[in-house]
Amino acid sequence: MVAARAGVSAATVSLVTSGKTAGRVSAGNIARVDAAVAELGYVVNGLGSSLAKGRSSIVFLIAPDVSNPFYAKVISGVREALGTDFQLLLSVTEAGQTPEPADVRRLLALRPAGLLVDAPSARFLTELRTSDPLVLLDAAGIESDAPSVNFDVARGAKLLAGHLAAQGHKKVGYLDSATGTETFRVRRAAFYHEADRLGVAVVAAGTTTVDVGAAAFAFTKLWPDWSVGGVTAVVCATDTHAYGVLQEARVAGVRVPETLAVTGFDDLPYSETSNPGLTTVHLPAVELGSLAGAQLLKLIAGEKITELHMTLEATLVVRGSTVVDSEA
Amino acid sequence: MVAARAGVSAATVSLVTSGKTAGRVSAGNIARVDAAVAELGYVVNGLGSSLAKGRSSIVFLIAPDVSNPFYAKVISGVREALGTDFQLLLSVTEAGQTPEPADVRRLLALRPAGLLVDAPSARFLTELRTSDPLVLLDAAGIESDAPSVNFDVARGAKLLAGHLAAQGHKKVGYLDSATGTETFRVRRAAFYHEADRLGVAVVAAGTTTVDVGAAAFAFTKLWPDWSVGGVTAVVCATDTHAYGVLQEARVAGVRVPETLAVTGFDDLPYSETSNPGLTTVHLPAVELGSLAGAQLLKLIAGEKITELHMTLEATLVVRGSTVVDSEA
DNA sequence: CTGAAAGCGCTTACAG
DNA sequence: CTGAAAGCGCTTACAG
Repeated sequence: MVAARAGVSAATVSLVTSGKTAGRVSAGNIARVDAAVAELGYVVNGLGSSLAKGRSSIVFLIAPDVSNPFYAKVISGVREALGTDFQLLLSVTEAGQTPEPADVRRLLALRPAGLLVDAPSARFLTELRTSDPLVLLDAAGIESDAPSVNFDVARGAKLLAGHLAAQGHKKVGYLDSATGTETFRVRRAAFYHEADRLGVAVVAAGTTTVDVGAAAFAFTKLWPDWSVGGVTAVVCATDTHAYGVLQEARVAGVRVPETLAVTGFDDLPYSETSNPGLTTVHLPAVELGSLAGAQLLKLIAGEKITELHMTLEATLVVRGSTVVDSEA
Repeated sequence: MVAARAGVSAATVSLVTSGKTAGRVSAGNIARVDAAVAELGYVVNGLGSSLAKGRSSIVFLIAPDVSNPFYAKVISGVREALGTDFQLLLSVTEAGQTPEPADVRRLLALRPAGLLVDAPSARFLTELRTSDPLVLLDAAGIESDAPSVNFDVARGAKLLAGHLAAQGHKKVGYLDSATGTETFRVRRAAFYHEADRLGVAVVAAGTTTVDVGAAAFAFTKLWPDWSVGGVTAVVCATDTHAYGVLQEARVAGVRVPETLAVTGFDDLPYSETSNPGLTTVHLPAVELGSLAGAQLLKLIAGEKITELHMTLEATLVVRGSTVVDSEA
């Protein structure tokens, strides 16, 4: 240890750099070490440090699709919760793909302090089997004894159905997501159930990937039938799908919301500025991230997790895509 | 080392697990070790390994805005080039922000095998000062002796100007990006220069962040003046800006491309499926990633870099937003 | 309060 | 071909 030379001794430096000086190092030595560190531009080697402690300070966030703006929010929540003692690093995979077990194994070899897994599939979790601290996010419908933080998407879907029914819609189309994530199954089931209860007929519009273009294309195919069949609203599994629908509705000269109401799910930033604004279910992404981060911190510290599965409220945001003259 | 017990000895295991058996380990021992590894589910501890070697196998990709779909492509290129010997990890920061030096310092403590920095600012690079293997991506206009892989955005802007001039436009608006990245300065300068040469007048439309909503709003403000002032095309610094313009043009009933031509820059996936498709400058993102990855590999291996600064061709993709009846 | 010592899990020359 | 040994840079009980 280089810094050792520039003052007194070896172990003391470690105490100082790791901030464990409480009644174990004299003020004089602390100052001396600090000075030496500054002079030499010394930075603790994380490798040695981690090896000695048995754990690195890395927290991996494993998410299927980083380019979804939704994650930017989740990430900022996680960072906020984690603070500076841990490094949040994103494991990246091909667009939209859950990482391969082999990829994850290589990451595990780095002995991370903890793992955050977003929108996991059941298969992925069984293959993962790690004893590392692990918290699941947005894992509605997944069976696991790992702590999780979820959105109450069922409630959101229910609110959506209620809103459309209140607007007088009798027949609506449902455009689903083609990714097999559990959350979409839950959204759909809850919507269908509530719509049925309220006497609103639902027509399945098939599924597309979470992609504006794919959704736009699907809508183009569907609309001719729908317009004669009395469909007056289309419910989309994600905001991204809804953008595609909005686009083609404009191109086709379909008036939104007068002729066709459109709704999304997620409340991405753009949903506020689209024209018309998109009525959608708001999912508190920042909060998801910060709660998950806090849970992970507890796990790492060996504290008991009192609330194993947390659920965040989903709320309905009404905008111009379903209501004329909305000021939202 | 646990695996040592299940066969012969210690160092041999290391040789086997790291694949350095070439004429140094007998076939029998290799088999024995492999069996033991399989039985015990042994995974090399990356921490110990890295410490002994003095370097980890981590490659950091530092990028300002992961939620841009452009990065998904860059990332897949990098992964392809890097192979499985290195772990590509994304350093994440608040949306659109270049990471703070303090963040990067913590990452450097992990002793990464190398660093990939995308769209850096000059300030960031001077603060970074690391001796780690480093390759810059999309750093047009940045002075640095680190190897870099860039796009020929100037050429792209020139092609754009030529295309619009050929379509008969005499007066065009230029909507710039508010981020201070060099690449935007280069795009703008090249476009203005070529437009001037071709006798096309350019009106500055100000700048907005890379955000559909912000661009849409800017267009709303601008259009009344432009429509009476004879502006027949708007050139956007990124595709994202162009999406905002397309949206509001539709809302305002402005016909694209008949009344107003719109162009972007980047060729994001959505530009192909938007309606109309967006005429834009295609930037080969996957190739950017794979070339940068390959350069970094050389650097890590201590090989000489023959071509310090590489430039990838930018091409013009003409679609319906500038040309009626385009089949593209 | 402080230093010497052992150990974290691996890798790499170095003798055999 | 193979094992004993030293060392990577830190941290953490443990004597003093």
